[in-house]
Amino acid sequence: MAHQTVRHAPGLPDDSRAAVAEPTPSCPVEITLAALRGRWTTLVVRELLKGEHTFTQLAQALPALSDKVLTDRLAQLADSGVLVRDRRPGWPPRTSYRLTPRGRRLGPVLQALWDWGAAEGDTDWGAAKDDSGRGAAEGDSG
Amino acid sequence: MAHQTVRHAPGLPDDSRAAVAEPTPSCPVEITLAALRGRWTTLVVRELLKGEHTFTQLAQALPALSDKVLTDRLAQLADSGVLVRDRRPGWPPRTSYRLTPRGRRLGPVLQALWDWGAAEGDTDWGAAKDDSGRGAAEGDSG
DNA sequence: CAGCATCCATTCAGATACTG
DNA sequence: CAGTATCTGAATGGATGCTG
Repeated sequence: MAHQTVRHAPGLPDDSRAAVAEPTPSCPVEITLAALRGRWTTLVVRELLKGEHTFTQLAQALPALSDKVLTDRLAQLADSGVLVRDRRPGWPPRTSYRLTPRGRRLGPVLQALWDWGAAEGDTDWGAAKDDSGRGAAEGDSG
Repeated sequence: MAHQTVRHAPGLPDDSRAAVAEPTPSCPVEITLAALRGRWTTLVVRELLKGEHTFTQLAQALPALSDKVLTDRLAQLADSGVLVRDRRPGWPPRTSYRLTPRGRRLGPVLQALWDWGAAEGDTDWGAAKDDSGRGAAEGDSG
């Protein structure tokens, strides 16, 4: 009864959630993509990575972002545990938003996204039908 | 201070594209998110990280994925330089899909997404604040 | 100031039918 | 087998107006 580890490709997690046959909210990748989903979301996170912001400060940093969508994004990010609202009593109302520890850990995630998108040595794919001479599944250290 | 660089938060890239005020396709983060956008996309990439697949093999690995959406995703990923089609002459037609080197580099990106979504020590946000009411469990909605 | 409610245009996913 | 074409419903983004 060798409950031997399932053989999986290098770089793929050895976790049952890595074997899902359809998109499911419990998959960690889906969780992260759900947190970052939608237009403007990463830009809002970027602003908050710089520090605490009020609603108005965010709106000013992203002038083309409508109130409604900003509200949506802040609610979504709060639900995802990325940021917390800090509402102050008095008038005029002031609400500050800042990242949670979990939210700050999006830094490396955004960095990974940035790095892949910024890799230009890769953009030869249009002419690079040949460069993939080796199989995709080979013991290639990716 | 002759040519002081713009002050930016730690972990934020020192690149003009990091300062965009609205979502733009030239932003590296947007490029990556565009490649991964849409339902099923990451699962298709995951399958291909295991090795070359035909259209049918992909369809079998992801039974709930319709032909049309699979076609869409494959075209999208090909446009993004993530995979290449290898069409063989003869009958019946056989088309293989495999990742490009660029596509294989999505491995670390997916890993970063996985890691963030899988981090459970982070779930202190529910108790972090008088956040009132919303004790969002991980990814139950979405 | 910081939002919520409502409406509308666009995009997207999925189903179905057809083709080289 | 491996797609393409077309259609519908759902989700999304954005504009506008109102409120505590």
